[in-house]
Amino acid sequence: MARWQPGAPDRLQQAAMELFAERGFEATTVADIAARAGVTERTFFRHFADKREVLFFGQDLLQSAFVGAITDAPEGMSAIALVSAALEAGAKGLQEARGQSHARARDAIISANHALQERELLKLAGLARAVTAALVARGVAPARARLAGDLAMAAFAAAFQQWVESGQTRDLTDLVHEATSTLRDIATS
Amino acid sequence: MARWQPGAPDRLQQAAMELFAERGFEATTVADIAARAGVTERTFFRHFADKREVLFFGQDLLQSAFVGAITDAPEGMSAIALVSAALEAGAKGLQEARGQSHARARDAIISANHALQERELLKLAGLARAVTAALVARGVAPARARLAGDLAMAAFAAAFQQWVESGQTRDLTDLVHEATSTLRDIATS
DNA sequence: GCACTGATGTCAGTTACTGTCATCGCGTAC
DNA sequence: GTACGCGATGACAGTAACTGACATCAGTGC
Repeated sequence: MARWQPGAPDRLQQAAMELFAERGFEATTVADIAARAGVTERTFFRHFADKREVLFFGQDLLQSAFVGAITDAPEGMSAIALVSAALEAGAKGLQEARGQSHARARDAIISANHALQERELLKLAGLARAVTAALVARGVAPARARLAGDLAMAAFAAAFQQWVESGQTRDLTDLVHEATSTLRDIATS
Repeated sequence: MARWQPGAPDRLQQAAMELFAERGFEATTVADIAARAGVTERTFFRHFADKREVLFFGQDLLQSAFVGAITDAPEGMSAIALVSAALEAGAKGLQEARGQSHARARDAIISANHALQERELLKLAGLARAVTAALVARGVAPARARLAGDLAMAAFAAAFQQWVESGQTRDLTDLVHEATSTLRDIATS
C-alpha cells in the first residue's frame, strides 16, 4: 500500500475549482482545498507557489503551441503572418486541451475576482513575451516583435472572451481570424 | 496644535518609495513604511487598499488624460485617430505630472518585483477598458473599441519602456508616434 | 538488510490585511 | 461658550497566506 495517493496536484486543482465555484475564491481557504484533496495545507504550497496559481496549471502547453507555430513556420513569412499562425495553433490547442466547459467554468471563476484577473493578465503578458522572443529568433526586430506579441495577445484575449460569451456556439479559430482582421482594419483606417 | 500632521497619504507614498528603493519591496514591511511616515500600520491600510497600491497613486490623472482627449476630439475621426490623440495627451500628462526621474525610480522598483508588475498590468488593463468605453461613447463598435483600447496600451507601454531605457534623452511623445506607426506597419505588412 | 530518496506531515513563526472600539482636535449650532 | 458631532487616527485582537526546519516512512538500488 502506497503511503499517499498519487496525483496530488491534479486533485488539488480539481478541489480548488469546485470550491471556488461553490463559495468563491476569497471565501475558500487553502486549508479547505487541501482537506478536500486529502493532503495538508503545506503540501498545497509545495505544488503551487500561491493560492491563485492553482488555477493556472498547464499554461506552458498554450505557450508551447504559440512558440512552436512561430518556430516551425516556413521561411519568408511576415511578422503578422507568423502571429496569425501562432494564434491559430493556440486556438486549436485550447479547444482540444481541456474542453469548452472547463474553459467556461474557469473563466467564470476568474471573472468574479480581481486578484485572479490580475494573475491572468500576468500570464497573458508572459505569453506575449514568449511570442516576442520567438519572433526575435525568427529575425523580427525587437521593438517590432514586442508590439507584435502584445497585438497577438490582444487578439487572442478578445476572441477568447467572445468565445466564452457566445456559449461556445462559435469556433474559436474563426473568432481569432475575425479579431486579427479587425485589428488590421483599425490600423489602416 | 493639530493632533496629527496632514498629508498622510503623500508621506506614506514617499516613505514607501524610499524603502522599496533601499531594501526592495518584499524586504520592506508595511509597519516599516508606516513608522517612517509617522503613523501606524492601520492608518496605512486606511489610505491604500494593500501594500502594492501605494505605488499606484494618481493613475486616475493619466486615465483622465486619455479619456478626455477622446471625448473632446472633433467629430469624424477614425478609431485609430482617436487613439492617437489619447496617446499624445497621455504622454504629455505623464511627462508633466511627476517628472522623469520619478518615473524612472518608480519603474526600477516595479521592474524588480513580480507582484508589482502584476499590479501594473492590472492598472494598464483598467486604462485600456477606460479607453474602450470612451471609444464606444464616440460611436465605435464595442468589439472594435476593445481591440483599439488594447492596441493603445500596447503602444503606450512600449513607448514608455523605451523612454525609461533611453535615459529619457528622447521625447515620450515622439516614441509614442513611432510605436503607433510601427503597429500600423505590422498590421499592413 | 541497509542507506538513500522523495513526497508528505507537523509545527512554529512572520506578515498582510480586517473589524471594532476608543480618542481627541476642530468646526458648528444654539 | 458649551455641547455635539465629525473625521482622522491609535490600539488591539483576530484571520489567513505563506515560509522554514525537522521528522516520517514507502519504495528503490545495492
